[in-house]
Amino acid sequence: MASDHTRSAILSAAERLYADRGFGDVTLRDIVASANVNLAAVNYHFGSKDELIAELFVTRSLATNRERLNELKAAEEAGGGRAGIDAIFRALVGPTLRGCLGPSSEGSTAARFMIRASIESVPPIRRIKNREVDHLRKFAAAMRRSLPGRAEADIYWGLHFALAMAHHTIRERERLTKLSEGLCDLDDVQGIVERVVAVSVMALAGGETKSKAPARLVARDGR
Amino acid sequence: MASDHTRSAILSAAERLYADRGFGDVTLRDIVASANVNLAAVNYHFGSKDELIAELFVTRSLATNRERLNELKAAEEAGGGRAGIDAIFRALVGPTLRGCLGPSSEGSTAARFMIRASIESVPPIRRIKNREVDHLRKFAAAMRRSLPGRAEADIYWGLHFALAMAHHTIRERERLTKLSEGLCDLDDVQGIVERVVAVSVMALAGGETKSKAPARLVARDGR
DNA sequence: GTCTATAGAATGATAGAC
DNA sequence: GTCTATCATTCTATAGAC
Repeated sequence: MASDHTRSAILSAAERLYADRGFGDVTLRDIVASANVNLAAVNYHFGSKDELIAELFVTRSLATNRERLNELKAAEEAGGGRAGIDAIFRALVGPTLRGCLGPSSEGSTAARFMIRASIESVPPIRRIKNREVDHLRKFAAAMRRSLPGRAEADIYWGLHFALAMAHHTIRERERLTKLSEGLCDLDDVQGIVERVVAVSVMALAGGETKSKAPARLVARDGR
Repeated sequence: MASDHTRSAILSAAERLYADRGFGDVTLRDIVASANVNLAAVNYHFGSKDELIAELFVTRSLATNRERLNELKAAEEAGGGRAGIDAIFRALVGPTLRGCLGPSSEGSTAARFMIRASIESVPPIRRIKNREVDHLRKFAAAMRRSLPGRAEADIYWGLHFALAMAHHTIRERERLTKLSEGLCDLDDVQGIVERVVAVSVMALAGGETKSKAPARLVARDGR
């Protein structure tokens, strides 16, 4: 049907334009011109500009979440139902980091679109992210199985900090490169994944008494 | 002077409206109506909507940066020119976290404005944040003085991860509360500061070689 | 210098013909 | 399903009053 063609032409033109120029600089008129369709077609097929953006983001987001859960499932099966905490963190941050920092990040519009979504965070995307809690709960459950002794709150803080490092690295990639004058290699994706995983594991496995008031840690050397 | 009155009326109305309803939902017309001034006064005093937002953000941002540097300076003087790495991280993330998560975060419009700025990240604010590198360099320098043996890149990654945890906690406060069903106490600001500092210190102390036994660290509770 | 009134350009959305 | 024409709203710019 011609409708499907128009619909997907809009989607692919929009994703490419948003990836190239960001959400703020692309109008519906830019998109329909690039897709060679009529202006009103956007509202006919998607209802509004925001719903078009939402559909783009949901599509890519579901793919990442699927990849995460596949890795998690594989890790749990390899460990007989209980994955190592490092493997859980790797399944959590690996797909996102590889998708947004990998060599594909220059070539694939999908990857560049997700980077934009991470950096600019427009309202329709924020709304979707807020409904992502159910997905994260599956990782919290796996973490509890992996570390049965850990306080519940520590599990959530560990999950939260792991996501913090991954997303902040994507968001502030440019700034970190500039700040470190190239010393931090943002192209070494595997190295970054392992760095984030290592810190996440240490954060969770390192401190014993963090469930109530976290211990105050002091470096013994260098004072 | 009447000019100062108009100017500051715009500033304070804008900050309050942005804090309450976010950047996306507030128009210049909302602002001038609330400030009881003419629409053109905004462009006369600030040049554009974006420059108004930028001025609001710069004002609050400078205050936080001053506080950070004061704490850093105090810590370095207390240590005879070389601050403990924990004190450096505390000076880095403490002011921001206290400002955005503290009890003032409900009452102070300034705090709620900064939370919005953290979450929504509109173009004028992104531009300013990208020029924040010089400020961060001072912390990187203090970290080098504190840990002279550390590899340069590890210093920057440690700085980066500390900011990641602090900012992500502010950005995703609501989601973490929902995810943990209240188990993570986002009102315990001091506890959060110490948690972020503890993880940051561990990340830097053990992050260089992931397999090596980490932590030449000792827990010391109480203050 | 300071501010007001008003016009201009661009955008997202929609009604109705085909 | 598609398209033309049009609307309401938004930010911006400027001429001129005080």
